[in-house]
Amino acid sequence: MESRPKKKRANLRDVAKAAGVSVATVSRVLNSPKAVSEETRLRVQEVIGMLHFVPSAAARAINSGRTRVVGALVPTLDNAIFSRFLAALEKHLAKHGLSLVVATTSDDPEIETEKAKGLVDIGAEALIVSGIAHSPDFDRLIEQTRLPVIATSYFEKSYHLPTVGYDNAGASRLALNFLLAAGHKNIAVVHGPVKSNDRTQARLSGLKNPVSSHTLQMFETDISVEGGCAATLRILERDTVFTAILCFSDVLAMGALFELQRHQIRVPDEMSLVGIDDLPFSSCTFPEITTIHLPVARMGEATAQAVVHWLDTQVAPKSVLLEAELIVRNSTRELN
Amino acid sequence: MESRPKKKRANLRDVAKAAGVSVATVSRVLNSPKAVSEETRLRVQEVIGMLHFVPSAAARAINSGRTRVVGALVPTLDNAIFSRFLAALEKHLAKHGLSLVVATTSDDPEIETEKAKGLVDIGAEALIVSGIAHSPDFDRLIEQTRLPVIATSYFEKSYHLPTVGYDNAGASRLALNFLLAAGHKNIAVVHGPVKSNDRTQARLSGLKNPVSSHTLQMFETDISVEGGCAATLRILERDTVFTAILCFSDVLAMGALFELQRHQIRVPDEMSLVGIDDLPFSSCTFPEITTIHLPVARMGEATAQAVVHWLDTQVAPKSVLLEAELIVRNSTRELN
DNA sequence: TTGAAAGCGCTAACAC
DNA sequence: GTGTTAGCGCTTTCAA
Repeated sequence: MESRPKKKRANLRDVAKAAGVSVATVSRVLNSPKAVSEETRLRVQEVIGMLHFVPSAAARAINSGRTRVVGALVPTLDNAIFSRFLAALEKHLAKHGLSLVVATTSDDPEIETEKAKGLVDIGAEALIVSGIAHSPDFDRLIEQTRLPVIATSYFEKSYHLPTVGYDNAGASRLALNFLLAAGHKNIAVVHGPVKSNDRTQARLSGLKNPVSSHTLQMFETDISVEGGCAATLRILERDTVFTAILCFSDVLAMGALFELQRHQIRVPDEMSLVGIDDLPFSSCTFPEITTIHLPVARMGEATAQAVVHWLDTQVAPKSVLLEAELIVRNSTRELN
Repeated sequence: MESRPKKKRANLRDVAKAAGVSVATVSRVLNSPKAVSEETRLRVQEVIGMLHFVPSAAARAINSGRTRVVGALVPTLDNAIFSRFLAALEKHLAKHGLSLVVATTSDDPEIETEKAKGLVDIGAEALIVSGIAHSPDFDRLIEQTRLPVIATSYFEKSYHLPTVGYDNAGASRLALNFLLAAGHKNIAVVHGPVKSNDRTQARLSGLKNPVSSHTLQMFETDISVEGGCAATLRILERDTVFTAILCFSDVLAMGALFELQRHQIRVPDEMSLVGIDDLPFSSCTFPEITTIHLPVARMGEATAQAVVHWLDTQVAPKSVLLEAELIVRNSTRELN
């Protein structure tokens, strides 16, 4: 009975017809409600409800040139540091009506470039990336598309893109200095892959000190609990007697903790342990892990702000430096 | 010198003009290359390269009615079980040219509905959700939009949407039966919030047994390492002497492990510990955690297949049951 | 194998 | 305050 039983979704025209107004009016009800008389507005809104009308994002995008989508490229979702960042980012972008699309890169510049293209394809208005090391193809893509891009987890004033992050070198130095002040001389450093990971590289550079009376040995591994275990096993197999392990991530520190337990090495009595990140679990391991707090939630918020600013004003925001902070807990002790 | 310095991105018309063909031909080069003569195709492709032409996803979507975007609604990104699922899902969707947009719900049906609307707004062609408990508004949205929706982490043949997942009741029963067979009689069960989490509810129901000679006590907490710690603390404060703790997630089991360590309670000598999930870290804690393996990677693949099938054929796929499996490690022992 | 032209659903001038 | 209308960038008939 009802016209023809076409199952298609209602569109602007359908609503306009049913409400006895023009498409422009319906569009106004949607986009600038106060430009429409109360009476008309209510009627149109009712029809919208009846017809279950949902505006087409594609059509809107094609006209306004805006998709309200921003893309984030993170190394992995498997590490809480990134998922926490994304949660904060998403929350604050949502306040401005922006959706977040996430893609993972495995810290591989080629994958990053591919995924970035995918994000451009679906019409992302801006991109969020980790760190400042990207493939030439990636840089070219950004240049061609003139897309706003913000580099996070890294602070670098002089980078050609705005950065929102912390001083990675400073963070690791903070951890090292704490151990040195506590009298540690032989320290094992457990870090993630150096290749194409500038955050790790920066943290390593923060440990350099030409005039030092201490010894550092580096152990590279995957950034995972298993990786922390494996690296610690290698540490224990060395002839050197280390009194402390400095891990570039709390995830690694947790692995180290387990491996030490497996070898009946007491923390902190026989081995001190410091992490970086301050993930939620770090305060409830046994013993609780001394670490460097990285303000990821604030980073998410600051990044969202930077994106919104850029999109609104068309001018690139300034880089933002967030402070890292030492949190002393029970996995470290003074050497006497 | 070069025409006018308009900074806009090239479009189909620009390419067509530059290549000396019609827009239709360029469109064909993009969508059905073999319908174009090799010569024309090569010329057009070259121009596409020169002009750095990237087709507009919005315009494509508006015409084809397809956005090639699928949306996933997960409770949280903070639990590896979901991030691993999403990683697998994304990987397999990508094979079919589908992008994944992720939204988190905090297991709150209202938030889920809101985010679902957001996904519909951006033109998601299909939705993936966790479990089968959703708000009436959500169901209404699905009905109205006629969107393909797949429920995961849950298997339920008779649900009105296809499900891809495991038998949650069976998984917890597997864990319980293992403990019972080992002679445990007083068992503490640590689980996440029951409210609006049907996976937890199902796992609880799997523990019911009218004729039993054992005692079960439930401890509800947040699904996090801290939550596991807190629940374990409550367990230790009880008068009952438990010989085993059954955690509905490995994340909880890890918290339990730390809390037990904090109280000098040896695992498994004084307390057995079983988890569910089989996350990567579970095999490298100390002691390694006995758990129920949940095939999340296969779930991601099966879900992707189901979505692709539905989108291709327009007919809803059948539900898929994935087997959970007991993995015995060192956190449990036989009571003698 | 190719081109012309008609939309897709919406926004944004511009006119009334 | 409201309607008319010209596109946005593309796909897709239909002819040639």
